[in-house]
Amino acid sequence: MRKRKLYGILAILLVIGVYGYEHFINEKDVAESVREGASVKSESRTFYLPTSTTGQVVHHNGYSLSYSEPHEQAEWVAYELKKSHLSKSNFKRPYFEVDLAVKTGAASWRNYKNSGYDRGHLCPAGDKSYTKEAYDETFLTSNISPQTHDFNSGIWNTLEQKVRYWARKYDGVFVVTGGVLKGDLETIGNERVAVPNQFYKVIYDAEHEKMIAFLMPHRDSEEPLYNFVVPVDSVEVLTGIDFFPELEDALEDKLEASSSYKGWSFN
DNA sequence: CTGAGGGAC
DNA sequence: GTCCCTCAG
Repeated sequence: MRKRKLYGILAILLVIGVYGYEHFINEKDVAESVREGASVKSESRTFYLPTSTTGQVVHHNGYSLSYSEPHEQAEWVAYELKKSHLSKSNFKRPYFEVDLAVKTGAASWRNYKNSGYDRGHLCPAGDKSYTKEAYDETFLTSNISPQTHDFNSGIWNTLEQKVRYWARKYDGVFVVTGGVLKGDLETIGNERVAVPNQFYKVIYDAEHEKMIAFLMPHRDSEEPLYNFVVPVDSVEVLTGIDFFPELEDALEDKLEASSSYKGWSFN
């Protein structure tokens, strides 16, 4: 094991320890965060949804998604990550369930069993730990994509943690994420769930009017995260999705053309 | 944190 | 299928 990797894991364990301690001393605050979580539901599913290339948009309490039936997974999952969603409990992981809200029939979790691929969350469970209900809702088969364990637990996990860091630092961000569902893709299971060759994430900080996008090959990397920053436009060309179409056009054009990560702290 | 799998019931 | 346990990056 490389030293850098070892330090990363130790840092993660430290973070978990701190959260556990905060939870221990702040138990009386949990009820308040539950109410706060409940109050953002309608807001989070009406703001800043991308366009759908498949015509099947599904809204859950904590996130929305656009399902691609041919690929048996979402082309995007979108949600607001508020500062108040962060910290707090680590719940017991439930079993994945087929998302009955997907009219064409979401994939079964059995496709992933012994496939060699993780059931990789698109909206991470770690972003929805403010209530058990919100947490469990991320364990729907419409919210997962086949990912290698090295990638999922490696640089993708690092990016997800960075997004939580930004949500805390910038008082909330909007997140859109998914695999790139183009070309001939490997499939797993009887339902032929496609294995993306690339995954993307688009982050919008509304308060400070800045946007950043990441495009990553489906493999782990030791490179720094900022090496994977791309203009939002390039992800739109690749996927056919229009991100944040509700923004005023001039602002949208300006933000989406940039591949600069000025204003985004990578510390 | 991100996940997997085995075995008893 | 559910629950409990061990394990890895």
